[in-house]
Amino acid sequence: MARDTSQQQLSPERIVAAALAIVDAHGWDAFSMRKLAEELDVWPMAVYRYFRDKDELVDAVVAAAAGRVELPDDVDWRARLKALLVEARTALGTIDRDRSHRALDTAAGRRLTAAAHAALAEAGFDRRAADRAWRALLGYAIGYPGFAGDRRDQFEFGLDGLLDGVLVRLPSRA
Amino acid sequence: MARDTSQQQLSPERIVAAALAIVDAHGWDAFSMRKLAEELDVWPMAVYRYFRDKDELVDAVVAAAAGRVELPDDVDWRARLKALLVEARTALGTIDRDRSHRALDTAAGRRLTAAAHAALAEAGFDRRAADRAWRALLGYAIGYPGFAGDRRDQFEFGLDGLLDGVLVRLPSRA
DNA sequence: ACCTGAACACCGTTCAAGT
DNA sequence: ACCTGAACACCGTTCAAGT
Repeated sequence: MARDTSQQQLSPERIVAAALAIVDAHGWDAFSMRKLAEELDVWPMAVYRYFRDKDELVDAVVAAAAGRVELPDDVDWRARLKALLVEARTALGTIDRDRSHRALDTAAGRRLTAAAHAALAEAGFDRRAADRAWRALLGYAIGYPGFAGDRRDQFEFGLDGLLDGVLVRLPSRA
Repeated sequence: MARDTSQQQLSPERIVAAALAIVDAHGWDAFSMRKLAEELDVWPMAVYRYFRDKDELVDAVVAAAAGRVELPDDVDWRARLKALLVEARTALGTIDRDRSHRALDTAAGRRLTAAAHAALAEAGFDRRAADRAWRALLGYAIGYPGFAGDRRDQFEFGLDGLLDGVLVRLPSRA
């Protein structure tokens, strides 16, 4: 007789996927270790075999979310950079400040950073200059909180301004 | 016989002051209704006479924090605007996204906004243009999360860039 | 009017036990 | 090795009761 597939063994992948499903559907506020365990049809402590604590699991969930962003392929480097930032915002915009702090050091963060640095290198910026620009841009992209009464294009208005202002004041090799 | 002054009646002011003291000393993570009650030497539910729920109280605490920022008096409007943004960051930088959303509609938010609009009006921008610029600038100032490995001037590097980029692309009346 | 006290429905996490 | 189950020390908040 076949094993009940819904009762298959736990794994990091299955746990992260279930967590991501909860966050996508109901937001971070609805996410708890107990709710996650319920969704996996398992007792709360089972998850702790695979992740030391909630913090470690959330990092993995954030990394998975960041891993879903499709790297843009615009030919124009500025358009590519901007598209990357807009995607980063939708993928990472809901994570809290303490986790943003570590965002660049994850595999997913390095993937976004590499794509950004490639665009900036194409524009003629050296590594150090690109790093400064990227931090400012990503910080705005994932940090802009949104205010009551914001126009639809308010976020992009600031993003375009920051792109202009940050890129202009960098030492270019072009 | 004199009343024990430490047992004086509760009031919104006393509650908010105690809450602010906890947040200043130990951060938002350490703040809870139960911890606050303990600090006030009162039972947890006593605070609910003055604030409907934790959310309403936290709004009041944030407003009090914002109320503490001293409005800068630099003669140069750009320096005044930048100083205001740096102060706003230190005062409001730790509040979460959901509360940032409402920040502009508080008395404290309107005070900061009025000072910013005054600086921008002096620079020759009309109300609508000043509003767009201020939202972008404040959003960056309170939203920039900080990343591991940021240089000391990283935040200000982005802020200067945003000031340049946002102000340059606005329709000026000057 | 203002505060108490118990209670409810949640948390994250420990620990010892089961299989 | 992997999951259970109870337990601990927390939460925010309700409700009825005390003074």
